[in-house]
Amino acid sequence: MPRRNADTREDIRAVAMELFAENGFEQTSLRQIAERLGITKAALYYHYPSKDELLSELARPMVDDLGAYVAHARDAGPGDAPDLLRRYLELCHRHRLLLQSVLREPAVLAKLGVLTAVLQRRLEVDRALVGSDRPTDRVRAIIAFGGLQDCVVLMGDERLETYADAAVESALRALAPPR
Amino acid sequence: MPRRNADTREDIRAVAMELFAENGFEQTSLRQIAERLGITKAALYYHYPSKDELLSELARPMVDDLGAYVAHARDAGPGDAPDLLRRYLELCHRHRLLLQSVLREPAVLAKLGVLTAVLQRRLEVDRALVGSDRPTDRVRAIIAFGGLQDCVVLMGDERLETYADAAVESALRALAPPR
DNA sequence: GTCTATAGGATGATAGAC
DNA sequence: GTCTATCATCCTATAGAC
Repeated sequence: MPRRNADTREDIRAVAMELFAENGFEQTSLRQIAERLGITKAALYYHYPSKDELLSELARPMVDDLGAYVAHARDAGPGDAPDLLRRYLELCHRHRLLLQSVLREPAVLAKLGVLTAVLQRRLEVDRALVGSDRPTDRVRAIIAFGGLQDCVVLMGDERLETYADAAVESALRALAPPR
Repeated sequence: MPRRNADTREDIRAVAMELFAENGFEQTSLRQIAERLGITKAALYYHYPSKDELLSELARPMVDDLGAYVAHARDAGPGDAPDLLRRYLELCHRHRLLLQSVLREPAVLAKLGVLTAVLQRRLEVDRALVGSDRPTDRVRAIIAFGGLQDCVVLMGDERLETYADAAVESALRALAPPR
């Protein structure tokens, strides 16, 4: 298998992401990554000091993006719900490859040390949007945000524009308190 | 760690489920299961011929339950949406331990050979409820069903009755076509 | 930067005694 | 039904030559 371009580190990230998406993180060995790249495991270790470090580098863009989103959402408040939902959908879509693969494995989340942090932030956003953390309020936020995330995962390679409006509107109805 | 009761096969399933929920399937070794049970790996193999077979046995109740649900949903149709959503929530809650752990790992779904089958059935149910598989229609079904599933996973050990009504109502609003 | 070679350990699974 | 002992295989990671 020929190399893709001159930047080996970038090639490694691309191939690793492919394989993680196909087989999951734990199920993918450095041997597989090296083979698909046409180099050896030892060469991988020249570029990345460990498998975990490679994982962190792959996940960092999404983690950072999510951090910025939460900061924004905290300030925005419930009035901006339509905008916040759309931004969340777009964020998920930007990072859909990661979302479809690695970020579903609990072991991976624990390894990244982001599990509790992410859940905590998610709860903050939920509370900001529905105004309380009583179970009957929380579920509305869970269905709205979780549902949008599920859309991205299940719609696969469908272009975002074909479903974005419908998804945001549906999530918005889910979020609204019962009359 | 002392044995729980006289039925070793049942003990094995219980402990395996615990550990899979804590660490994921691939990340849990037979050595860990045996240790927590207070027996050896070899004893495990007396009761289960392989790790995969153990997994299948753990997952079968949910797979069967889901099969029955889909058969029912196919006959019911869109008019029964509130009932179908509630049944789905209850189904997810019955199998929440499985849902929180094993069934999120793509490698596991592939191993069970249920990945395509489940997605296929899910699509059937979606179509039955929203009447088409156009992206703008599908997302409504995804948010409703996916959202309910997310509720069960994220609400953890919260009692179902505390949030079931609110969740079903929210999902129902998400499912409704935009006016 | 990439290689060969290998250390050191865990894993799933099996053989055979009791 | 459970044990000890072991196999073959795979893994992450490192050492050192080129």
